[in-house]
Amino acid sequence: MNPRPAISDASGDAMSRILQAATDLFARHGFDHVSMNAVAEAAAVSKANIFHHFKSKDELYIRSLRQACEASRSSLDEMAASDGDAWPRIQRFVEQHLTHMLENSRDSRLILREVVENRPGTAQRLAQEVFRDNFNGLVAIIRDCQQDGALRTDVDPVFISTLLLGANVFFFQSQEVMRHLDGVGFADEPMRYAQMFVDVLKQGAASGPDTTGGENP
Amino acid sequence: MNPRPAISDASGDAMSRILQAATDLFARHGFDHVSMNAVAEAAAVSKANIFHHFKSKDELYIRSLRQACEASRSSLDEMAASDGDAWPRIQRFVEQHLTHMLENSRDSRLILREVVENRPGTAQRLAQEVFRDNFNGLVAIIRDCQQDGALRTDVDPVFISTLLLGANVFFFQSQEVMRHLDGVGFADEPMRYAQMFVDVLKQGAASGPDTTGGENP
DNA sequence: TTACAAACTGACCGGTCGGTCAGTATGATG
DNA sequence: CATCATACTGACCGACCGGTCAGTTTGTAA
Repeated sequence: MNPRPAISDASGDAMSRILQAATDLFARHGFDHVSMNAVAEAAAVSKANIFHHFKSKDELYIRSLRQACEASRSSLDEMAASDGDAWPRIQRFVEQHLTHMLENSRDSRLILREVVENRPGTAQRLAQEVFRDNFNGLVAIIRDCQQDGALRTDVDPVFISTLLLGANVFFFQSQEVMRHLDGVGFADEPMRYAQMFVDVLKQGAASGPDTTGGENP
Repeated sequence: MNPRPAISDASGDAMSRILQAATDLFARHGFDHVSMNAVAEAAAVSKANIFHHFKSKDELYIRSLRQACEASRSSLDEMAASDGDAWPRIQRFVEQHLTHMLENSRDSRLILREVVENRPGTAQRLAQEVFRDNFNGLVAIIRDCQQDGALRTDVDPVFISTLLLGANVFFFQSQEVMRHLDGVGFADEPMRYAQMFVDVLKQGAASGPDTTGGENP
């Protein structure tokens, strides 16, 4: 009655379970370390049924990736649409972007893996589209801030964007490693990391204009 | 006569050929995408012969990785041993480190892959040791520069090191992607990237102390 | 010459992989 | 009722994987 497994519903139910399980496994272990048997077991369907809904393992992977990309992109649009003073705006972007990566680490890992590895194919095109949108949105923000007069005009906004994205991506993918390094107290404090980054990006790391550097005791 | 394949030589010849081929293939395609058949073919030996010299695929991989680590570490020691004024010294380190990664991209890729993926095992320990040495050496340099008075003392030298390493690593692993992004003119100019990075790290990206920012016409 | 160890090989093994297929269950349509 | 498309399954296939093994070649030493 209620759970009427009509054409769309029944297919949707099993399909979404498969897609969900596949996305989880792919993100955690990577394409090669996930067998169709494992997906079948996780989704509680037969392996043959997966091939009924997806014509190949690659298609299943691409569908998982596309799902992750769409989620990531929509979440990104919110970040871009913001205003206010330049530096708080940048700070907000850095924090939101890093938070988004960490909270959606499953999707982020899936996309990043595909962006970095440069084997050709549909998968990489998808991932790079998201990355490019991400990047272009950030460049636009930085340009905005430059025109506001808050940023030096003699630095390449594209470089600033790269640096910013790189700092966040590096934190994301090296978090586990940093925990095993000496003195990296911020490994589990992403917001402190973001704050330090924006501080250095804004002020620079050189001591004050006078060589003794006593501008702020 | 001359090429006398005595015990050590003959074994060394085939062994080094195997190791060389394996390192190349592992770095290019990753552990899972390299079959022992492929290594055997590339090294022009039989697959069984590989197992005569290396007891398993894992051992072969670890030997490849260890070789890459030793080469990387010795090259790193040269960078650390330098002196002079603080900022030129930092600049030199950034340039040398980035250059080293790009020139030894095979080894760097091998190590980085192992550092980022966090599956346990001997391989990861090896890679993380190199990474840690790399990191600690850099932190020492930054601390030095701080005591020289060239760097603000209210920024965490560990964070600066992370940022610096992250910027280089990100450039290295995203170079191919950056080529397909709009306006990234420095994708093929690592030295310009390094110079811009040190400039921003030193001066900051905020416009000068006065809001109009006309300190240098 | 014999003896022996190490280098080396082709054929083979058990296991897992992605993918197929014949056939069954089910529910809507006539 | 019969018909038909779709969801679904267990059994199976060929390919390839890491690894083994019996046996051959090769250089060295007694």
